[in-house]
This record gives sequence, structure tokens and C-alpha cells, in this order.
Amino acid sequence: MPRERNFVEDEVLEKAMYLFWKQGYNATSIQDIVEHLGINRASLYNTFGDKHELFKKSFDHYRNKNVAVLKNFLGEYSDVKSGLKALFHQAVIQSAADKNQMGCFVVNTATEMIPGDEEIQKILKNNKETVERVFLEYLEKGKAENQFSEPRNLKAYASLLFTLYNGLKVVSKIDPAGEEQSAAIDSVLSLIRQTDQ
Amino acid sequence: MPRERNFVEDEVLEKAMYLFWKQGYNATSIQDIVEHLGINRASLYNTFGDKHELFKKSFDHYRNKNVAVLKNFLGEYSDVKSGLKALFHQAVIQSAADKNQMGCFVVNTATEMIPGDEEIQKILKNNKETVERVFLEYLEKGKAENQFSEPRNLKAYASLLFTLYNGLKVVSKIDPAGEEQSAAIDSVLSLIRQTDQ
DNA sequence: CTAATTGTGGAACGTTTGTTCCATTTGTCT
DNA sequence: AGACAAATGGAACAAACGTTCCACAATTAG
Repeated sequence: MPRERNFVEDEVLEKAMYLFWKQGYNATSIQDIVEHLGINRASLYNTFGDKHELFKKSFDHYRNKNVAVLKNFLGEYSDVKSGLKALFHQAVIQSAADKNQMGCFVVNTATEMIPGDEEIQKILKNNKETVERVFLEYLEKGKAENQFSEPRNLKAYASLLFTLYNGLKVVSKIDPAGEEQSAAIDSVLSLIRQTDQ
Repeated sequence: MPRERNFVEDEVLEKAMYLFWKQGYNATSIQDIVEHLGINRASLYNTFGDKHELFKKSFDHYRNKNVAVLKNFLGEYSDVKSGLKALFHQAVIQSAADKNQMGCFVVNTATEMIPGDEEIQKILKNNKETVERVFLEYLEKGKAENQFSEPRNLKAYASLLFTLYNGLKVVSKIDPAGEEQSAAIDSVLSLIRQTDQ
């Protein structure tokens, strides 16, 4: 009965996400979005609601995708220390290669939208807990397999990894080269070790 | 000869800084500034130039102040590990007490203004180098006094401290309570130690 | 073919944006 | 007192903002 849509919802979401990621919420105008997405103004509002709702949807899109990628990535490394090392070094390499210096959408959103947007803050807090839980469960698995004896406080260490990741994504915007970052990561990972006594 | 000013330049800069810090560059309008600063529109433009120049000036104001505070703070602790511990724990306590969840002006600015504002990026890079140098010189002093033997790569460790600080300021916005943050800091500082062999 | 329904194009809305302008006020110097 | 200079108050500007509206196009069911 109805006329068919001229666009694919996920594609539009992906492109909107890219704009918000690169420019931030406030610096991205509806005009920007309409131009870069090739979607009509009215269709945009019909399908996704207003600007804030579109942002939320594209943010969720990114977040869900990334958590899945993270789990898959770590899942391929049975050795915890190797897995984390690969993860963080890849993040550094990725940042250095990112010519647009977009950083991390989650980090950018946290600093821009808090304070003021409690809805987004809830999503961000939820994301923090999710990622930290992924780290924690990964660490617990390694510990159970006697891969390491230190650190003891796995929850705190998972939190440290999350904090470190956020820091990396800020610093990589300021200075994409980041030559000392790899050494910095290694020293944090050196805390994962077998105490032979 | 001329009429006297109705405001004190530094006070206005301080208030503008507060607004930009709390809300970010794009979300802060000239209207906002005029209302909260009690300064006239024309006077604002006469004294500080346009919005971007005002931002730069208030950002520099913050940055210079903070570097001085940092140096003074560390200067009061002859023991490097104690000094860094006090510094980072104070940052955590401060973040938890910050009801406005404003985070760090430098971090907020980095994620909002990069990419797109090369002028600000230069200032941010300069700030990074300055702060890392403060950390490095502080570490070198401790090392020279044989306060510790590890870590060996002081430059990388100074970089890690800077990255950690940035991460803390992001995470504290998402979750101001941050109960694991203290333990996370302690584990990073545990890398500063005397290897007895 | 007709009716019904949804997407589309683009004009239009009222606000808010950053910035400028000018008449007026306030002060200092001769 | 008079002349000059700078700061002030507030109106005014064009441009950009997010959002809404409506006539029209496209598609399917009866």
C-alpha cells in the first residue's frame, strides 16, 4: 500500500553516527545530516524523530556494535595478557592511523553531553559497566586458569583498563603519534604477572 | 581621559571560563555569557574579540593557572611516590565532590574541538608536553635521589600518568562515585618501587 | 481504475545564533 | 567649562538553527 522507502535505516544511522562522532552533537546540524545522508528532512523526522532521538539511536548503534567487537576480539586470545596487549596496541595503532582524529564516540559523547543530558549519561554509565564486566570476566577466566597471580583485585584492574582506554582516546586526539603510549600500556600490563615465591 | 571600565578583565575571563568549562564551546552562546557575566555585548567584543578569541583567552587562563598549581602541589612532596599519590587521589576526591560533573576543561576541550580547530589543538599539544615534562622532571628528581629503581623508562611513565589523568577525568563524568578508581591509581603507582636484589 | 496510505521534495515557520552599529553616558585632561 | 576618548546600553542585522507543514509522487489492495 505505502510508497517504498528511498533509504536503508541502518545505512542512515551509520552515516549519522559518523557525523556525530566526528563533529559532536552540538556542532552537527540537521542541515549537515540531510546533506551527507541523502535523506529528506521530513523522512528523517518521520523515521527517527528529532535530533536528540536520532543521536541516541546512532549512539546505541555504535555502542552495541563495539561491545560485540570487543568480546569477539578478546575471545580469540586464550591468554589474557596477550589478548589485552593486542587490544590496547591495536587501539594505539588505530588512533595513529585515524587521520580525522575522531577519537572514540563514547569518550567524545561523555565529555560533551555530561552534565546536562541525564538520558545519555545513563547510557554511558551502562556502557561503562558492560565494558568493565567484559574485562572482569576475561580476567577471572585467566585467573581461574592460573595464567597469573597478580593483580589480586580484578575489579579494580578492570576499572583501570577502562580508565586507561578512555585516557588513550583523549590523548590520541591531542597527539596522534603517541610514541610513548605503547610503552605506557606495557607497563600497565606488566602488573599482570606470576609471582614466583 | 576615557570612561572607566565597569568590570575587571580577569573576573570576566574567570566567569567565561566557567561557562565554557561546564557547557563546552558550542553549547555556550554569547547570550549566555552576557547574562552570566554582567558585561555588555559591545564591551565584550571590544575587550576580548569574538567568541573564539574569548574562548582561547579563558582557556589559556585556566591552563596557566593549573600548571602553576600542579607544580606547587608536587613541590610540597619531596617523596615522589607520595606526591603523585596525593595528586591523583585528590583528583578523585575532587571529581566525586564536583556536583556539576564538569570534569577537566582541558579534556573537555580536547574531545570537543579536535578535529577542526588547529589553533586549539596546538595549545593542547603544548599543554600535554608541559605537563608531561613536569611529571618527568619530578620523576627524575626522585630517581636521582634513589627513591626508586623502577620504572626505568621515565618518559613513558610520565606519559602514562598524563594518560591516566585524562582517563580519570572522563570516567568521573560518567560515574562520579568511582569507588574502584583509588585502587586503580594505587596499582599504577605500585610500579614505582625499589627492586631489592 | 480507484481509493488508500506512506514517503518525498521543498518551502516556510519562529528562534536563536554571532556580530555590528550608534546614540548616549561617563570620565579625564586642558 | 569645554573637548576629547572610551565604555555602555540596546536596537538591529543577516545567517543558521531545529522543526513543521503541505502538495505531490509512488505504491498496493480492492
